[in-house]
Amino acid sequence: MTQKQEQLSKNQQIVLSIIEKAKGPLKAYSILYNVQKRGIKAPLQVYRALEKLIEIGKIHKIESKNAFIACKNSYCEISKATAFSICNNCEHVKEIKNSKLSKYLTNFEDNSGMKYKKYNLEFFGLCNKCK
Amino acid sequence: MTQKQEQLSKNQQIVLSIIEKAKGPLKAYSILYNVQKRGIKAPLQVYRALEKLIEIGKIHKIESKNAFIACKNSYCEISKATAFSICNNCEHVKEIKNSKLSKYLTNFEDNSGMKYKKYNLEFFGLCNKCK
DNA sequence: ATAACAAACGTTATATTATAACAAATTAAG
DNA sequence: CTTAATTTGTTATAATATAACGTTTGTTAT
Repeated sequence: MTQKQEQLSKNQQIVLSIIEKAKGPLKAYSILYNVQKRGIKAPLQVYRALEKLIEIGKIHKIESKNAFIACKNSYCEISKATAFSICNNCEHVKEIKNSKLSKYLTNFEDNSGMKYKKYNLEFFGLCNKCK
Repeated sequence: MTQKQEQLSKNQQIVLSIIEKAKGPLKAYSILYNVQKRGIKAPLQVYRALEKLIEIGKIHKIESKNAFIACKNSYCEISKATAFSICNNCEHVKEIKNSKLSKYLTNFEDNSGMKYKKYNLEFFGLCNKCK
């Protein structure tokens, strides 16, 4: 049994490297423009790579911005518990790592006693620079 | 001084009534098709009404679905603290009202001591029917 | 009542984000 | 090797959202 090491394909590597280098979240078409010199020509090639990278937890989608950011948690293999802080002024986005918060939300039960497999939380405010 | 009662404009009323009647979140263009008989012809008319309705807290946007849902909290005038449960199977969406949760998140401070003015939380799982 | 201002409207065009469909190439596993 | 699964490349198009413009309506202060 060969170990299932997550080998990324060529396009997946290209897209991931762009996202990892970026200072903030990137939009799909901005990624596309950045990788055209490396042979990726069509939106779909980017979106397919993004889909896979999300699936394996290498990146997250910031839903309120339709943008994609690298996951810095090396241990975060599957992104089922995500929290971000977003600055309303400069648009800076940071992933929040707070074990109390993630425990609280992972264990959260709603009024009907239901628990959830996955959540995404986006906080908005002014970052330290902007306030 | 006349009291500032939130008077909705015609288009805002039309759009809101469609969203309130719906069983689940509606997409902008689905709203558009639904209101064309009432004289709204262009996407922008819908989007402008949506923007205003969100601003005054009558509806919320489900970011992961690009869809809009009425706020059932009659007291919820400004939507700065929202939480939803979303079924991965039937796509049923419900707003979560849980005062402990909202207190916890409203008062949440990140590792740098920063607090936030607004948040949006989306939980995913299987609803009672689907599991 | 009316001037001044703000908000909402209508319209056309266009920008942005994302997926469908299909065939070829590559990779992984038995 | 060969079969299955994944990834790729490509064209076209669907779905979501905003820009820009001028007009109309509603509100507030005189």
